[in-house]
Amino acid sequence: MSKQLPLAAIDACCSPLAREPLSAEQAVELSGLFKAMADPVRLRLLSLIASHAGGEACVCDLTDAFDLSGPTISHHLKVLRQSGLITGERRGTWVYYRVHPEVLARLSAVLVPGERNVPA
Amino acid sequence: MSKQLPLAAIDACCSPLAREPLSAEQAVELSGLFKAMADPVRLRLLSLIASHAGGEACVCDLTDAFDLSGPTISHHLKVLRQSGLITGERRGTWVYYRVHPEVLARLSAVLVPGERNVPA
DNA sequence: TCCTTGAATAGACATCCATCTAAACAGTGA
DNA sequence: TCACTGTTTAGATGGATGTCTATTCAAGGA
Repeated sequence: MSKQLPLAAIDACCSPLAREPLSAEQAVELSGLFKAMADPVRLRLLSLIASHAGGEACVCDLTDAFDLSGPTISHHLKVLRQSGLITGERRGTWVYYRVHPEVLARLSAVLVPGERNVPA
Repeated sequence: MSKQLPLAAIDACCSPLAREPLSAEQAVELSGLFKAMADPVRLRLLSLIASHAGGEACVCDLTDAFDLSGPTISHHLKVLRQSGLITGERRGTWVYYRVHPEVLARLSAVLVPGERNVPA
């Protein structure tokens, strides 16, 4: 169930938004990633994992940062996982998550305003 | 109704996601921007506007690119406008939209993977 | 003034989504 | 094997969201 789709999607994608119009397909793929980040809890989870010492964090670390039930956190982690932004690995009792920096980097590159056709 | 809230939000925001954990407030503000981009139609609109000659596009240019009703396009433009990603200006019969490159730039900067505490 | 065209608003409707509780699964240790 | 802790899955529910049609507003021309 470790789907890496988004990496492929990201590989095809994209010159910066502002360089040339996105195709419908590119837009669908990119919107999936943005959708995964379009929630405050998921953004904080992503940030907590990415900034955690060692580049990984276990679910137990994450749950304490929120006033939410365990299953809700688990749900959000699943969304992030399925979008390809993070991966999880079980080691003994605990599950550790880490981010895919390439995906963040590509996303960042897509957003860079970049040079467009400026008026003369 | 020309709300520039998100620019202020963005000003306060943020060191890269991966540098330090987002606060709850920062996460809410950022998620608002990502939510605005979490739709294929809005992403394409944004891209069409940003990449259009002169840095601006009128609604009439945009509508033709989609199999959607005018009101639906108008709705999506409103979402983008309220999020602070674009502004619209009426000139005569037509309304022209352009992006706020600063917002894109800040967003891009937030996503850059950046250096985190790497294991020794 | 009236008509036409471009664009936004209002309201309805179906779908999606964040959250919860209850239950199941995974691993550790007695 | 049993009990305990950590994590995920299943199912339900209320609220948010994308789309539409009908209507209204804005600007220009006959």
